Amino acid sequence: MAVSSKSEARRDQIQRAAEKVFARSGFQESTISDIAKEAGLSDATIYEYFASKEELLFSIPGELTLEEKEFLEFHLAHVRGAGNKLRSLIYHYLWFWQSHPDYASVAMLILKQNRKFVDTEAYRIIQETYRMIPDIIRDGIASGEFDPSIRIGVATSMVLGAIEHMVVHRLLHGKPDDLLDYVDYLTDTVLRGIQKQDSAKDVTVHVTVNADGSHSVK
Amino acid sequence: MAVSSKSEARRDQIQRAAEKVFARSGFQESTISDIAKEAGLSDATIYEYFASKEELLFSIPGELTLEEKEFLEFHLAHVRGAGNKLRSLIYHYLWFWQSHPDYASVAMLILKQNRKFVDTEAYRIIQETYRMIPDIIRDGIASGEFDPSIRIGVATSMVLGAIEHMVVHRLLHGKPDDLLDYVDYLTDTVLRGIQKQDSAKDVTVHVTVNADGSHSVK
Amino acid sequence: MAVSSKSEARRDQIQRAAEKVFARSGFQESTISDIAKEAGLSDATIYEYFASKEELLFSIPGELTLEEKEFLEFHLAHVRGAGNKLRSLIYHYLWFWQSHPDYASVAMLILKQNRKFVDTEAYRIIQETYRMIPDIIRDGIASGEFDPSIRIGVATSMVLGAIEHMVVHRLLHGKPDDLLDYVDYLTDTVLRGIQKQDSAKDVTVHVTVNADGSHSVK
Amino acid sequence: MAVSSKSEARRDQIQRAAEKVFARSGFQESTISDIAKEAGLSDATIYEYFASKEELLFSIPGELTLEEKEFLEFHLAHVRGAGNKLRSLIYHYLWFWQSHPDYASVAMLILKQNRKFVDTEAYRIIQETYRMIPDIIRDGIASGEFDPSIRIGVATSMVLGAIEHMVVHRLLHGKPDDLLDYVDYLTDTVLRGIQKQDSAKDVTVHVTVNADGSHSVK
DNA sequence: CATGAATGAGTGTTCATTCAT
DNA sequence: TATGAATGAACACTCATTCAT
Repeated sequence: MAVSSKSEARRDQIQRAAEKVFARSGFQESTISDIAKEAGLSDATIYEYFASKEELLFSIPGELTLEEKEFLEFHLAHVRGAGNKLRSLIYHYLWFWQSHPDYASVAMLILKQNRKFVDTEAYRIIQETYRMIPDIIRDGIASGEFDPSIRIGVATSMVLGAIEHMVVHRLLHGKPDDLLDYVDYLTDTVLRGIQKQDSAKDVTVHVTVNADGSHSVK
Repeated sequence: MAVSSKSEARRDQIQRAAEKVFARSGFQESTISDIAKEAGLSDATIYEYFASKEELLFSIPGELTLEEKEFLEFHLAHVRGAGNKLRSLIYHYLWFWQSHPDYASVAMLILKQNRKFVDTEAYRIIQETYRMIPDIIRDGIASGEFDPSIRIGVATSMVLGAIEHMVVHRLLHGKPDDLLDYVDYLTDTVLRGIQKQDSAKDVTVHVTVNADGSHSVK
Repeated sequence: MAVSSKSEARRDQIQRAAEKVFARSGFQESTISDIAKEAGLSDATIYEYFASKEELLFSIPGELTLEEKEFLEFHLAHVRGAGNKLRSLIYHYLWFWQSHPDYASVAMLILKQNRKFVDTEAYRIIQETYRMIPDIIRDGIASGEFDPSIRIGVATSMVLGAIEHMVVHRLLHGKPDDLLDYVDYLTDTVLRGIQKQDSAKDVTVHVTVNADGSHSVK
Repeated sequence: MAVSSKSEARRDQIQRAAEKVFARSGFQESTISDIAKEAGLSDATIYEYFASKEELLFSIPGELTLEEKEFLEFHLAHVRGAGNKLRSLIYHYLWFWQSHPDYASVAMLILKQNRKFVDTEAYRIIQETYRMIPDIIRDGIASGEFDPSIRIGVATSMVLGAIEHMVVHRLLHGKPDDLLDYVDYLTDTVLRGIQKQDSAKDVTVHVTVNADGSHSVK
């Protein structure tokens, strides 16, 4: 995480400036000049480090993406139970996007809709990270924690969709103030939707069998 | 719904062309020239009907949005039960986006991230339409069908997020082929997450009483 | 030669302006802005007629080249004798380049050294026109007018080289004032180099006989 | 001729690299970066030895030009007869350009058309060297070897034009393979054009003057 | 002596938009 | 109503050149 060289520091400085500017104005509306000004450098210097405005945009996820993936994998490895993993994951994502709002803007509002971005290494890593969700769900089904009748893809869309929807809503409307307040509500609701019903509550049925074979239930 | 005048037909023709072109290339990458060509008109003619490229973009949702809203409201008015309303709504949205892919591209990939679009009449109508979801959920809670402990906003994000996630995924990756296959899976999972647990299901317990008075439950 | 349409006139106007500016400053040193100013148009208008600065440059020879070729072919068809044809041709080229100094600059100092220009239709036509020289020489040899021992390529280089050298010298140093003064000197010298020695000349001898019977020859 | 210092060697190394790069890509299309890479140095180092890209270009003819001049002068001093001198000179030039193709490209395709180059010391030396041609011709006329009616400038253009035309043709089209094959053909043709005709053949005219003043020629 | 790093100055090109006809 | 023609306003990108180390 420590920046190795002078040159790396410059790259990073430019990426941070670009992130800020792109988040504020969008990609097309941001100019290299804006970014250079934000970074306290000249336009030409930007091009010493990035071949084009688009390359600069695509470089922003950079190592952050990989670090995130590893951090999340490391963490979840220590959590027992699919439900708990899901809660951790939801917590982590909401926390992550909330604490990196500029990056969130770039990722959610700019990169996600860019058709060229999908050919990127960063995109691949993001997709891999997202794949943890169906993996957890699959594990939960295998362990009997989740209901086998649910569709993994649907459940994944529900989790990811809800997270992204909340993040985008906050970016665009500034509400809610703190996404983390909703981790448990979201997790609980999701879990109730996908958990095995009988694992969730004990139903005690009292059956009284009479001498004549008739019975009553209470 | 019938197009009133010659002029209205022209407007519509241009909007359809723009929808197609924007869907194919994005907003910034589409030129007025492209749209004019697609419409079989000259560039200047576009400006006889729309003041700017952006106004043209923002006009695309146009009446469709209002029609949709009314159609959906009309339909749901005849559906009994919050759960059933939700199923109808999910069905309707998935069907709608799937059958209007160009419009879906414009709405999901272009308009949704545009900060100026939020000041638009069309945006207001869309938001109003979306508000049917929390309304249904609120009604479901009031009627005892849904669990009062759930958070309406969270549940709304879940429903809307899942729908949009599935639509966008299909737009960008072409899968799944038919979103409608997933209406029931999605609805069921969502409903299980928000329904009152004990009101929700019929439990059938088969008790077999043996001759010796012992019994087994299945 | 008559300009057909409004649009053709504009193209031509731009080409004339470009010719002038390129001749004055060279290709790289000329800006589209310079050309637009010279033409009394805006920069953008240039691009309505030519896709790029380079395309504009390459378009300059345009029809002029073809007209020249046809004009020269037409003329030479009426000239009898290879030597006379060569004289006409030399006259024509010196006259042509001298009366189109801007075009001469563009052709001799810019286009001739451009490696992309050789892939051009205009280049092909120019080459074809130049091919008249070896053709005439070949004919002259066949008819017995020229010496069969000369090398056609060498003689062609001599003729063309001399013409171009004189034209370029005049362009760069402003001398001589009138290239046409040298048509006969050049032609005569060239012809003496390639004609069959004994077939070649009429000798006029002026003999003055004095009263005393003595005479002088001049 | 031996390189005096370390610094001189560096200069030379850079000039050779520049020559190569300029020959390959032309002046404007070559970058200092290209040259530095070719020389195995950094961009900045180029500027330790040359004040600007243009100065570097103009420096290329450098001593070579002077050496050539002296070499040619020394050689021709030992050749007897204007015709023989001309043959030697033609041989020398064709050989020189052919054996220095990169320099030929730079000189013929870049420097020759550069209006600033004419203010250069190197240009002066080249012109002085070229002046050997009219000098030889003048000597030939004075000695009675060449025809006094020829125009020195025209003959010079013919010689120089032919040489340069052949060299450029070879540079641009790769033909002919060996220019030296044409030394004699070119020289012979040129010489026949400028040599005294009567030195080539004697014409005897018998004029009989009659008593009445009439005459007959035989 | 060599260079990594930075930049000023410049320019070709695009395109939404206007307007006379 | 429709459009051909024109352009103002931008902007990404290049590269020769400088200078502290």
